[in-house]
Amino acid sequence: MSRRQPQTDPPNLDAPELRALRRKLLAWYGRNARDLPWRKNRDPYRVWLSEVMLQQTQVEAVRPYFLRFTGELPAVEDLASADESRVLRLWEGLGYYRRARSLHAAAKKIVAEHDGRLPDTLEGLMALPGVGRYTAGAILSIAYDKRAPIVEANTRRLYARLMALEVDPTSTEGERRLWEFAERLLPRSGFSNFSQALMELGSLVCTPKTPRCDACPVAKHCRAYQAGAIESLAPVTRKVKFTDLREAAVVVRKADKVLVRQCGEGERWAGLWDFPRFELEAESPAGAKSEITQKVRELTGVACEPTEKIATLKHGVTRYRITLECYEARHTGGRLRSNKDSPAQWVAPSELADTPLSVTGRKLAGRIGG
DNA sequence: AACACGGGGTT
DNA sequence: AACCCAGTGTT
Repeated sequence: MSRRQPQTDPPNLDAPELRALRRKLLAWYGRNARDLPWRKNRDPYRVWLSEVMLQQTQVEAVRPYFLRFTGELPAVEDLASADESRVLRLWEGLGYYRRARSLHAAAKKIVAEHDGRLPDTLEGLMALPGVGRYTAGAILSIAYDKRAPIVEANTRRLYARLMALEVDPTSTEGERRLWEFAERLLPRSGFSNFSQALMELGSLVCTPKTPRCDACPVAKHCRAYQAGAIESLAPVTRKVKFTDLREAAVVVRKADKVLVRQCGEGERWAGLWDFPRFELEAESPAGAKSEITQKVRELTGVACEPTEKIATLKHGVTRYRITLECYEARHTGGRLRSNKDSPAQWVAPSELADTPLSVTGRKLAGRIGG
């Protein structure tokens, strides 16, 4: 036995209390389950897709994307045989684009190695790119109705309160305790509804701020509520410190075409296309212009002369708050450098309709007569 | 254990 | 303006 921190939490819920909790939770879910598109059936492909879309993304943001995606690519074979640009275009605006590329790669693997059937084991699922412990557990329970615990944002908060978890839930120790609790909480059957009920309660009742404990079906079994300690528990998310960044995006025009490049593997928006874009260091307008000429040349080989600033967009990317200065420029020479590592091309603005762009890229495209 | 990765909704 | 979101993968 390894050394363990002294147990500071209240005693664990005992077996009879866990049974009562499960029963009340399921009864509550029966009355309060939302009508969500991925609950129409338990098709593993749809459950998988919904879980990946829902990673770090709220239900209401996912809903329209899920409907459009399943409308166009209704089965894993459709996804596997689709072009990556089409998959990314369907994902455009949802963020965390690696999810879409991993999903696409996993679909190819499922077709090639699993005869088009999603694996139904923890190991098989976690071997797929983009599927970690949570998503594997969610698919096993929700789609296959198998016994599998889950811990994600809703359940992390719910469990932490039910247990009155004193340690930092984001620490390794906190995480271990949460998974342990999730395991003990599992019923004997009905895993599909159970997983969804847990998340639904966390989402609708056991909310981050001012949870609706008066409406909670399991408040009687909640250690934090019983101790009046809901407000004093450690937060379940980490604070992020923002860094301001100033960048430039350049619409280089050559006759009726504009210059775009595909973001590389190591950079943000990998796989998506964008206008040449880089950090801007110069403060003065004149300095900015010469810097733009230089950076566009470094990035694409193209020589250009900035003409005017056409917009300033503010947006956030993970821990950065970015002020994006958008310029127009005219092509003055140079040879376009495009290769496998860094594809670039001249396109008519109308072609951008089928090209996956970042949100800022899309906004800019909308301003140049695309 | 910390960080990168998007974008939008809520408080 | 903070805070938050049905996390995963890399370093």
